[in-house]
Amino acid sequence: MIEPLDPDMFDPMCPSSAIPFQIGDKWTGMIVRCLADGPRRFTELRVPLRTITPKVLTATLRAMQRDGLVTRTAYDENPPRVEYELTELGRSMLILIDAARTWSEQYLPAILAARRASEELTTFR
Amino acid sequence: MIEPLDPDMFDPMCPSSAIPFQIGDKWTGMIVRCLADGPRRFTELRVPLRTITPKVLTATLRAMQRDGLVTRTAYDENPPRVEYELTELGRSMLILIDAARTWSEQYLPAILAARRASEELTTFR
DNA sequence: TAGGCCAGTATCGTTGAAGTAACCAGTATC
DNA sequence: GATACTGGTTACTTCAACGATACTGGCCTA
Repeated sequence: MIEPLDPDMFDPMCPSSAIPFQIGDKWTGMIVRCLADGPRRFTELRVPLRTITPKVLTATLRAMQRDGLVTRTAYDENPPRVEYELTELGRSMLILIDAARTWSEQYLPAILAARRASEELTTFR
Repeated sequence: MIEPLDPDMFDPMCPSSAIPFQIGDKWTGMIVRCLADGPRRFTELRVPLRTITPKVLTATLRAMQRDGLVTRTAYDENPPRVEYELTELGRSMLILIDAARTWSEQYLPAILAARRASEELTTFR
């Protein structure tokens, strides 16, 4: 069974939101991570992504579908059910995303320290 | 001795310009790669980056400097000479950039094929 | 004295991605 | 009859990044 997604998965207060890596557009990387453990529904994705609007989520998912990263399966039920799932191609991105996360864990403190240091220089000018 | 940069280093016609990975803003990743083999001067960077305007190059380099990715060394000569060089932090990004390049080489054809396939669907609708 | 080299600034214009807010159809439940 | 749920759509607006173009200052060379 697939566990529900942690709503704090992408806490905007988390310092790693300053990471200099981006997969595709703003949301693609996060969506790939959300789908890592199995298929998810539209509204299920909205929870951890928090501030994403349905318009942008739709557009991003359509682009990912076009590029062969996810599949979209609509079930003829009521209320409607649509599931998004990673393809093998989409799944191959996880390695890179994890590499970027590891890099961030390791070096983000250094970036933030450098940023603070240069702020101080400008503050006391 | 450091070899001069290949002006075709970032050919905009190269299909890998469609890669879904981005380091920092639009130019940061390319600049890191340009500096991989040693320090470079401002105008030296402009050549392979082709379409970058001096304004944007300056802004990007300043941001990279602030984040501790590059150092800027100005020599009191004439004509003026300024050299940009990767820090250890900036250098640590090369691993990730290479991983992204490898991924692209491997999977970009699949993305482009998926894109073409979905184009056909919409064309004949 | 005219122009070139280098490392940028200054000013203005463009554009596209993202956000805001409202709305929709069909069913089910209260 | 009113409301809620799901998976979106539509129209309008905003904003930051990016780009185009021109210009600067000090020195050197022709």
